[in-house]
Amino acid sequence: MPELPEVEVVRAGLEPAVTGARVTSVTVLDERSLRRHDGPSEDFVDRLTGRTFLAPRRRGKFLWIPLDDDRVTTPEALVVHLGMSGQVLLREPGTDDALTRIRIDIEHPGAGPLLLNFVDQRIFGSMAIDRLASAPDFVDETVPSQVAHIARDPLDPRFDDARFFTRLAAKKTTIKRALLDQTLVSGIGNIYADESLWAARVHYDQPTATLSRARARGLLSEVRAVLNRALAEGGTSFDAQYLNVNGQSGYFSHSLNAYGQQGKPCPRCGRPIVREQFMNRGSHFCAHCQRVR
DNA sequence: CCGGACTCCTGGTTGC
DNA sequence: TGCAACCAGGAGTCCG
Repeated sequence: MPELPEVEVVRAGLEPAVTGARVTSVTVLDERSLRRHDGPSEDFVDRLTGRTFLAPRRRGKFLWIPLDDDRVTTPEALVVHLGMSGQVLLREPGTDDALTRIRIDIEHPGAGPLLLNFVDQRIFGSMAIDRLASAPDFVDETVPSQVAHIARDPLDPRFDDARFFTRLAAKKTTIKRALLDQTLVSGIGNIYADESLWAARVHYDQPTATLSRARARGLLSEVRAVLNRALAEGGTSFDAQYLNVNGQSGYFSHSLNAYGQQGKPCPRCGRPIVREQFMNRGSHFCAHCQRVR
């Protein structure tokens, strides 16, 4: 579900509430939500309880909250991945949310006691305690070990455009597959891939090797524009499956030009948007504006 | 290296 | 109304 804009909305929402807060209690209601934690749930609870949260960080669709390191020598973080249906809801202590898998009670020096409910219908998301290590490309930056293979996202100031174009051209694959490859560029999922391709007038099955540098540049620029617009509108919500930390919907679903718009006229040329199966999911595009060439 | 199939899951919607 | 089939924003592994 959540792609870069939705995860960033969650990160930004958590920042003022959790930074400097101490974890007072951790309850794991469903151990399956610890699939990315290396160890049993008791280990997760022990390593998190009593720790203090630093400012939340994000790369692509991964979110993490670094932990103070006065207890351990290796810096660690609480890593959150929302998967398809995960949410982090900021609540008054004692609040129940349906499908809560992990409950984290915290004490904020200014705001007092707060509750973080990790809610996840499909349990593809997860929480984990992971060690922080130097980023592969910059030693002055740390990322959780399970995020080390994830590329920088297009909104990261250190994203290397030239390297992206070079790697893209060297790939023997097609463009939508490449946009969804989190080791090439992160943060893009099915919605924003379709939206960016529509905006750049590129067909999802265009081979990356034959996509001109100029068109690749145009595409990356549209990716950034789409992500930034979605961010400004609070992300995309179709239903209660994506909400910000306060349980509110984003508004970008009203701005979609291609995703989920099958049968409706293309906002650019008026011909119907079509939907095709690709990579076991839907690809939405305008067969007139977006052609392989 | 690449693509496709398959896995992890639940619950809302659709169609008979 | 009941119920089964289908569908969903992700990502990892395995196999050919």
